[in-house]
Amino acid sequence: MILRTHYSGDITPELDGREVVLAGFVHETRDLGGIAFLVLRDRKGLAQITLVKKLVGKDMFKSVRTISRESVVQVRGQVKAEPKAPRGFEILPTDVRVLSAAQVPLPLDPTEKVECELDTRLDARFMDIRRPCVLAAFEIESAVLRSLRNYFYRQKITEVFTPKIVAAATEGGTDLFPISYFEKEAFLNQSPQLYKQMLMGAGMDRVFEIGPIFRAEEHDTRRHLNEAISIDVEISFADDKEVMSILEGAVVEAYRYVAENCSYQLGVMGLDLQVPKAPFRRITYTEALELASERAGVKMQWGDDLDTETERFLGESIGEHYFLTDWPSSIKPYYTLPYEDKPEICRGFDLMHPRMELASGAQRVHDYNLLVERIKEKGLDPGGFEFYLKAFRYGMPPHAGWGLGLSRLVMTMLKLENIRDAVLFPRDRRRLVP
RNA sequence: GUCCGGAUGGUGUAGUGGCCUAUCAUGAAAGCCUGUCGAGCUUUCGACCCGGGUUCGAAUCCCGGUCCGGGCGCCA
Repeated sequence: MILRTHYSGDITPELDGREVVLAGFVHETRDLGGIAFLVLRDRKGLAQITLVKKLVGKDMFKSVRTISRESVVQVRGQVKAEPKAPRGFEILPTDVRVLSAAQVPLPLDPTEKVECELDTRLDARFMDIRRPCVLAAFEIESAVLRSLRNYFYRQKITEVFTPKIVAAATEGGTDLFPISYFEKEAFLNQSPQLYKQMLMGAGMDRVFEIGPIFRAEEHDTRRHLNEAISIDVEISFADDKEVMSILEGAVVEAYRYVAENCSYQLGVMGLDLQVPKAPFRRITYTEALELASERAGVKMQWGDDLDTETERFLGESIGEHYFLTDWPSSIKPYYTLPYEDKPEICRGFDLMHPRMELASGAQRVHDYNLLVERIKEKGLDPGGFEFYLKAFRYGMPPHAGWGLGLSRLVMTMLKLENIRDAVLFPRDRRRLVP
């Protein structure tokens, strides 16, 4: 049984005379003496409940008018087409039931009359999400996920899950969160990278995974989190160019789907979504460096990773999504395939939004001996990768893939200032609650 | 980690040594009002992050701490 017959957004003046049951939160009440209005809010919008004292009687009038804001109510009543009411209709109630009263004062103002700081909002996130513009972002995020899954299914890519609890710091470098696993030490996985590659060795051919990744880096910016959702793809018998086109197709598809299916939410957020056009521009690392040094006088040596200033400069110059390709092998992970004729650069790429990096990927090393060599070059011990290397000794298809940050995709799509706005309950250097 | 900025009613803020019994908005409580739609009007309630110092006097200046925001760094 569902305690409502309609969402407020589903009601139109054409339903005049119909009995409906709405359920939701008390957005606000306005008492004018002989007539009072209660505005009910649910996920699809607002509905005005009109109480005429003469019609409903003194007792009901008084009890409804004193329901505290944000209380949960169920309203049974009749739809009345009414030009004076918002959206041309109102509900004349026969029964208003308080299912759960809200305490006062509220930890923040869900009607958005008063601004609220991010920290306050996150402390009372459940109430923050009641705000229509916040809810809209998460509904759009869900639409993005739906569109990406549909896109992957159409491309015959198999959805998989890989372990989030792992035995070792598999890729070296980044800091992992240690956890206790019975009598053993374990870690929260930083990336499904090694597992999705092993699935290429398993003959799964084309896989994708959407799941959490964990990084214990002490970064403190508006675009980093310690727990994030990663969208990972790995494709056998494909090269870097092929997976780049799958990646740009995925991004375009997400934008297109949201533009076509989320007009209500985009309206709530005041956004006019421009769908990017594929193919995205391709720029090599070396070209990017030249562009940056010529125009901005940035002091970067070939072989340095791009700093934030350079990244931002490139974003401003280019002004749309673009790929950075042919990176120095020295700054990409060991599993990135170097060019055969020019091993100092590799088939790694980053997908960039003008504001930040969205994804990175590569054609992978599939040759066992080269992989061992690359691991050693990075100063890592191949012994620690035996579970992974084993999959490369018995026939490993050539393969390529990428990982895309969901929150960054949503954040850039919706022009959100802070990545925390794109995560329901963000985990950062300081925040573990709620 | 580091640099810069900040912390005032539930929320968002004004206030740079005495004019602060602390401003405004929102909110809450009570009342008036039959068409509100950020309703209006009247009355009331509610705050200077913690510790130390300077001073006749500190929300305001200084020191330490805690927390928050922004930049950078870190980021397979």
